[in-house]
Amino acid sequence: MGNVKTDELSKKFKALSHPARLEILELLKDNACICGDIVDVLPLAQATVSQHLKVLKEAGFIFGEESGTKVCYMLNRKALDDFKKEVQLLKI
Amino acid sequence: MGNVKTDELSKKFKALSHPARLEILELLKDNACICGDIVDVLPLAQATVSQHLKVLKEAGFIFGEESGTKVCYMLNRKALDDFKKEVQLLKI
DNA sequence: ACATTTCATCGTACTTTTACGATAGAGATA
DNA sequence: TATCTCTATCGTAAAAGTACGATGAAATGT
Repeated sequence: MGNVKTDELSKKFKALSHPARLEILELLKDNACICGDIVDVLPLAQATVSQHLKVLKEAGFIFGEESGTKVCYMLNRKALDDFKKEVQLLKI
Repeated sequence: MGNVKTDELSKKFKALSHPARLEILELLKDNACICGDIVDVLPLAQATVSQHLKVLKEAGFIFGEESGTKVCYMLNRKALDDFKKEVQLLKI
């Protein structure tokens, strides 16, 4: 809508607006996981999980470290804490 | 995804995932507004604003009180505070 | 009574999201 | 080298979201 603040915040909310993505974050909270681990747990195809990971990555909530053919995903703790703080300070 | 907790939370995030809806909440933070007030402020048609209000209402973040032909919308303070708390306590 | 104001809803067009199978590339393994 | 594993991406189909004008219903004003 032109307002930078609400534009950016709404994008973060959007990244969190799918249950699969929240569950991915919960999985990553305890252990870093490779993509395949997540595919094993969620009732979704590999391509779909990969898509969700991309959304979370682009929102800055996770990042992936390549090692061999695998990619190890982990939470971006600071981004999540910043988000929580932002919600807390939200002027609504 | 079957998990009640993440399903419900993701719905709340989705309701907040559009900048216009965040701006509506900001408007309502200071004063309760009739729909027309919001239409005057946002660069959106009346039908579109009405649609956004419906989304926020169904998510429980606002409610509307009819008086005559007008509908006065206001924040659901408790729902917003609960949401903030839920984000705070989120186990990620 | 008639016109006006206010808002929700309908119908519609367009875009985005979600999901999948298939495929390709990059690295490991035999 | 050939094969296998792992994951991103492509292509695609279906569903959901976003936006608008038009319309309708209900209360108010003339």
